[in-house]
Amino acid sequence: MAYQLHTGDCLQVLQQLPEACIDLIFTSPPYADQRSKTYGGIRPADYVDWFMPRAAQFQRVLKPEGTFVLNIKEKVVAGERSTYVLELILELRRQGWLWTEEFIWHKKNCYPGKWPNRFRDAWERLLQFNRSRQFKMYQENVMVPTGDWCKARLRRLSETDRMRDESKVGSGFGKNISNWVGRSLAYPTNVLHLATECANRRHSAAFPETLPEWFIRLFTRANDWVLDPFMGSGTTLVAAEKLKRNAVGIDIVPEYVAIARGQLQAYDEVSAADYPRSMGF
Amino acid sequence: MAYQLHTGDCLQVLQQLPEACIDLIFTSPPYADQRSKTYGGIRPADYVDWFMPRAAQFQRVLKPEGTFVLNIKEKVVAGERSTYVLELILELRRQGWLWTEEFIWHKKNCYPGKWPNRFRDAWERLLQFNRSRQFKMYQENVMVPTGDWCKARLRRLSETDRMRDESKVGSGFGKNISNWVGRSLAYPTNVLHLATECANRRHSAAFPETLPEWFIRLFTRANDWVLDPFMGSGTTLVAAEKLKRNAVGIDIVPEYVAIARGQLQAYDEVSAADYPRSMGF
DNA sequence: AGCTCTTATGAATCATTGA
DNA sequence: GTCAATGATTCATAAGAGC
Repeated sequence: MAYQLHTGDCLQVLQQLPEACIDLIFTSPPYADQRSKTYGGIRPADYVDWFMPRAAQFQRVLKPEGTFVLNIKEKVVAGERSTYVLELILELRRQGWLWTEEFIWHKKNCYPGKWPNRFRDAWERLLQFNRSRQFKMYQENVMVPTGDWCKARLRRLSETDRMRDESKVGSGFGKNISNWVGRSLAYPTNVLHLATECANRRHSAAFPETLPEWFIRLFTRANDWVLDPFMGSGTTLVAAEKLKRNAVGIDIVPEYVAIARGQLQAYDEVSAADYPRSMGF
Repeated sequence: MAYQLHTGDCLQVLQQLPEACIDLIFTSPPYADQRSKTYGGIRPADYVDWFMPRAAQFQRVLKPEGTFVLNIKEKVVAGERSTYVLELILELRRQGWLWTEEFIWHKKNCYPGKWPNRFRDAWERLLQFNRSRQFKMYQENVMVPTGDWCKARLRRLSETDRMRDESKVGSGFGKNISNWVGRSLAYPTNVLHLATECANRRHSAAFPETLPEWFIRLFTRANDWVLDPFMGSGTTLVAAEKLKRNAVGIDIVPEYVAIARGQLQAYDEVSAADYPRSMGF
């Protein structure tokens, strides 16, 4: 599959893309007052004004039947939750977006801490926006097996697990696959249970690969185009690549673009090396 | 414990209550366009205007160090999530409330169903508002058992734990290793996992008793006063009664007040019958 | 394979200190 | 005053190593 990496502010970079070429935008922008050393730290009061012109570009490049998924969470300021995310939702609607749904990402291993009048924050928002009510959705791609015994096994819907299981089948070690056959599948809900990533320490705000993977499966098919305008270390692009989607990644920090390129190349090499073997070569 | 039940619109009934007499308001108001047969079905566009004068009364009767917890979820209108909850939060802040936190109630067994472009809705908001940053909170009342990791970790403190402690504290003995010894309870997060209740069929919007119970334990002590201005079948009041708090319940529908009174009396009778036995009589 | 045990770490929050 | 930087606090999960 093809991927393009761009260094720069997505506000400018996206102007070079044609209209209506993207099927899914999945992104986790810098939250207000976070990642200030790398992104300049947008103030909560300025956040909506900073975001909206970029959202206008998202709207332009997204296909009319595409989907825009925004991962964000407001921080606490002076003992209160900031309201900029609420204001952003209202403003995006005024820009013409439909606020179709709000998914909850339950972070099972959230950051530790104890405070006298607050518990640990264990969830983030995944806001789904659309240009039209007739957006594309492939629900069967994210169905989960029912029953507790396989829940632990399939909590991670990663492609590597699937590949490993398939290889087990091929080699005669398919212990679980036969059990799955005939098991009823169920549709998930709008609450996702995923742990935060423990592996990637080169980017300050990486989300687990299973998060973009889930939405890429739900809202795109193979050869569709995925965009992450705040790419970071490229987790969204790696997930897209593994799922055989095309991808466009943008980040303003050259170091992150380099990391993303490295991760994508590393995957491509592993993938290329594995391919002949799995085919019997 | 004492409880008062009132039939009427809380906007009027609350005006009879003195100022600053309530420690916790826990309520699940009629959602917009829901329960239209009983509450008249407030339109989404009118919801904030309908709610705000009642919120002003909540603010008046709540103690300065008390807490207001609002259980609410926006419905889907024309394929989109309504925005009246977002607007309500913004408007409540303008009224002087602090939006301290947003808890998520994850409904483990949510209503079944399937739609072409939407999954089942498995969560609701529990919005915490306060009059002051110095509100009362009794975290130890809602602690949950820790996982097995605690025992394993304490058996032999890992090298990293020891190094982290020493590097941060400097003293030879870590800060709270002693706290961990023998500890079996941990503080929860802001995500609650509770099943929905199927028991009460006579009221259209019943939540499980564990939901108000959790917040009553967290924000009040025995003999404190709990208010539910949209009482429904009285789940909040029963929870308060069981926890030996005083309670005020209001509902505009006489039938619901009757149901609530019946549930409270049923509990009191059981409780009274148990009392002598449990005291050894 | 299937256990146990070890280890790292995650968009956090608050109070205090310093500019 | 306002604002920025620093230090202290601390739990669940998954990957990996070992048996």
